[in-house]
Amino acid sequence: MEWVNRIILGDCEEILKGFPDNCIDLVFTSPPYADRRRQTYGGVKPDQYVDWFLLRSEQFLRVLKPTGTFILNIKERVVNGERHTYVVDLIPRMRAQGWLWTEEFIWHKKNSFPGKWPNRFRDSWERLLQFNKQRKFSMYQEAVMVPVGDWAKDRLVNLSETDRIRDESRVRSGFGKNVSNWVGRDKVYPTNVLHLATECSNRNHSAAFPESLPAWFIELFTQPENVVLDPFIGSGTTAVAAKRLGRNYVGIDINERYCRMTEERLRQSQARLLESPETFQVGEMP
Amino acid sequence: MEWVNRIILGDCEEILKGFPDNCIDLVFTSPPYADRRRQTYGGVKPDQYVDWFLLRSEQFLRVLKPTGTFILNIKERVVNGERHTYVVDLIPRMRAQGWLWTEEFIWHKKNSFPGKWPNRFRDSWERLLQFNKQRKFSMYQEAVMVPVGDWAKDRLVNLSETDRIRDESRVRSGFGKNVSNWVGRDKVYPTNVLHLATECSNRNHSAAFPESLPAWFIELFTQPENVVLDPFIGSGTTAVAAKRLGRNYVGIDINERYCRMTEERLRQSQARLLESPETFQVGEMP
DNA sequence: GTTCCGCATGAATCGATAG
DNA sequence: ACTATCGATTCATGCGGAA
Repeated sequence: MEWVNRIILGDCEEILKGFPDNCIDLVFTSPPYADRRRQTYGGVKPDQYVDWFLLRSEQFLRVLKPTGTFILNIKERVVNGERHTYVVDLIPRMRAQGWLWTEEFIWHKKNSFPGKWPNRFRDSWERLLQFNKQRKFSMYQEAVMVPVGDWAKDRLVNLSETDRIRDESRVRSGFGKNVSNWVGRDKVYPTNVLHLATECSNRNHSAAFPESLPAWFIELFTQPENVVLDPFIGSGTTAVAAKRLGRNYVGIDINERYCRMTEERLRQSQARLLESPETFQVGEMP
Repeated sequence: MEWVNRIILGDCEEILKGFPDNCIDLVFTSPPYADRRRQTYGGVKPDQYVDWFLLRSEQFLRVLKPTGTFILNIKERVVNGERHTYVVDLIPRMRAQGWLWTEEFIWHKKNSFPGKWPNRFRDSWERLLQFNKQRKFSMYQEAVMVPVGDWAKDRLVNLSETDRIRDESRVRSGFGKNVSNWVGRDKVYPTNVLHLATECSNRNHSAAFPESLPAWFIELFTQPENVVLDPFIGSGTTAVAAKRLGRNYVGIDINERYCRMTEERLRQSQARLLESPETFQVGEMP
């Protein structure tokens, strides 16, 4: 395990070839979108993006544990007034590669980038595609439960007659059990829509997403000591989140400046953790 | 124009063949999702869905004006633990048919279907795919600007039938005054994420979206007297919204009961419009 | 005339059981 | 093996009657 908790400089396709099979619990990444960050990633053209990505996802598939999960944060860009189809093309290609397309989460960016165009509004959401190797995978739903909505305050004070009837009609033996499930319950399971601000208000790096985004998926799909891989680590947000949550991380980036930046952020995060361990909550907007 | 403001019984593929080219300003529809609503629509299998749909979208393309827009409300279902790819497959096929895939709006359903599963959370969003014939199309962004401020969010997002009826009794003093409050308030453009609850008390039709959903797109993409087509009219929500907003409508459905139901709803809506014309606002939650 | 409170139910999905 | 049916699970909202 000397390969964990490191930030590695290089192309993840090559770097990961040195990794063993089935060693990663969660891959979480936000790859450079097509033709963005041109200086750093050679500006992969939208039409070449799918082939470029598949070479890398092949390695992700190999290093991921059978019960592991791959979360891909991606959004197609607008080209010639149209949404480009590289994301939509990628999904069937990844399925052909062996992935299961399990789910698509929506990240609603509450404070999206301002702007005005004659033919479209501000884009305030992104896709988080979930891929798996098997239909059965590790998922720890209790870790991300959210406070119940206000409706429950009144609703659960006295259980209605109908709730009992409904439970009773279906479960012959134990309606008392079902009722006890609800009484005193103050948390509910979230949905597949996440409401997070983009708050990338940290000091000297411009992260693509807030720390709460990887944190939510890390808590949902891993346990402490598990290994989280981000093959396009960028400014290091995934690694910082993993470390704060007591997971091991592996971060890869082809850009040396990003690698250094991430290492520096991790050092600072470590220092803060030592002086005052923070509790860190990921919530959801009603 | 004797073919507008009618509800037509039949398969939209056949019916639309009798329509002239370039006569529709907006197609807004929520087709039966693959293998759903089997009793009424025959249950198109997910693997056959794309071909089934393309035969119909070919007609939509022909009857739509060059500056018109097609809004398609659709969501893929889960098959064998995976999201099926019929939507993702449909997009490139429609582009090959001549459509431009301009945008994808997200409808966040605040009250999604309950349930708990070991491998996924509740699905609480749907796609609203925007297709166009040309890169330049008609769009009236000012019509859907939303007031700044929290107070408006719950009250205005979803006006149900009964809400409106109730409000009429106090329109003169209460609701009307509120409307005047908006005047002079700052307004902002919305984003491509819509927050609306589903309608859960429509007993006659299982797949009711709230009237504010088509209303939002009708205001955004059409002007009064324009023609709105819903080729899978269902319980008639699109037609009611179009009529209320002073647009012409064409509704088609293969199910006779739905056609009758829609006609009845339109009669009721008309009666209410005559006795007290209402202003009707669609807002967005921050 | 408002607010409060009970109540029904919805484009769902999984796993087990039956044919 | 493969498909069809059924029961269990769960949360937010609108409606309608009552306070």
